[in-house]
Amino acid sequence: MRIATWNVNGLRARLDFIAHWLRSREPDVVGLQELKTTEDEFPHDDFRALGYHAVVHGQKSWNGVAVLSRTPAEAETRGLPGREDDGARLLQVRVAGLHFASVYCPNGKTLDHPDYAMKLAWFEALRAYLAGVDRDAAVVIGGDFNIVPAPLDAWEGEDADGSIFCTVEERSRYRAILELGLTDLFRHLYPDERKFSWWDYRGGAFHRGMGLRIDHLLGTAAVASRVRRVEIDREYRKKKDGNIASDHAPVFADLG
DNA sequence: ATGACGCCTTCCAGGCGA
Repeated sequence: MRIATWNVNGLRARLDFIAHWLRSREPDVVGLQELKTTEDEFPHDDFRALGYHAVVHGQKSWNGVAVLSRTPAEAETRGLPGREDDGARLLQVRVAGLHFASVYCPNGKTLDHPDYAMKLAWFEALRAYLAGVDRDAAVVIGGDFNIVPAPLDAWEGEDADGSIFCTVEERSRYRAILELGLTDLFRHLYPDERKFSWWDYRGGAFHRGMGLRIDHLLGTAAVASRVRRVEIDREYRKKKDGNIASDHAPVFADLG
C-alpha cells in the first residue's frame, strides 16, 4: 500500500498536474494540503474519473485539506478541536485499515508576528488531540508541518537554527508530537539522508538546492514496522507537460 | 535591503506563502 502527503498550493490550479502524478505513482491514500478551495468547489467528478474518492475539509481562498483514497473513507475529525478558527487545517479519516490525518500546520510568518504565537498554540492543541489516538492502532499523520526537524533538514543547516521553522520552540513542539509514539517515516528509514520537500519558487531555489524538509509522514509503530520505502518525489517539483508544480514535492511511503 | 514566483480574490493590485 502506498500512502502520501502533498501540499498542492491551490487544488483547482493544480488539477492537471495532480492527475499526472496520480496516474504515474498510483498511491492508495493521499493527504492533500493548501487546497485554497471550498468543498462546494471541489472537483469530485475529476477525482472519481481518476479512481479516487475524496473527503474534503475546505475553506475559501486559504488552507483546506483533503484525503484521496482508492477505497471509500469515512470522516472521523474535521478541524483541529479547539482551533477551528485558525483555518481548515486538519482532517482525519478511517480508510484502508488506517486512521489517516492530513494536516496543514500554521506557517508562523516571523518570530514577532501574532501568527507565530498562534502556531505554537496550534501545535500544543495538535499534541493534545493526538494524545487521544490509539497508539496501538495503525495511525498516519501526513502533512505540511512547517517545521524543519533538525539542521540536516535545512539547506542552510545549523545556520538556520533560531530562524522561523527552526526555533527551539517549534522543534520542541514537533518533538513532543513524536514522543506520543509517532515516527518520522522518512528519517526512520534514512537516518543520514539530506532531502528536501519544499523549495521557494523564487530565485531558482530548486535548482540551487535551497530547500527544506517540512512535509512529513508520521506513523505509529504498527505503521513504521511496515514501511519499506519513502520517497520525496522531487520529479514532481518540476514543470510537467507545461503545467506549473507546487512549491512542495509529494512525499510517499510504501507499506508492506 | 529588496525582490525574486505563483495562487488567490466581487478582476486586479495586494495579501499570502515559507
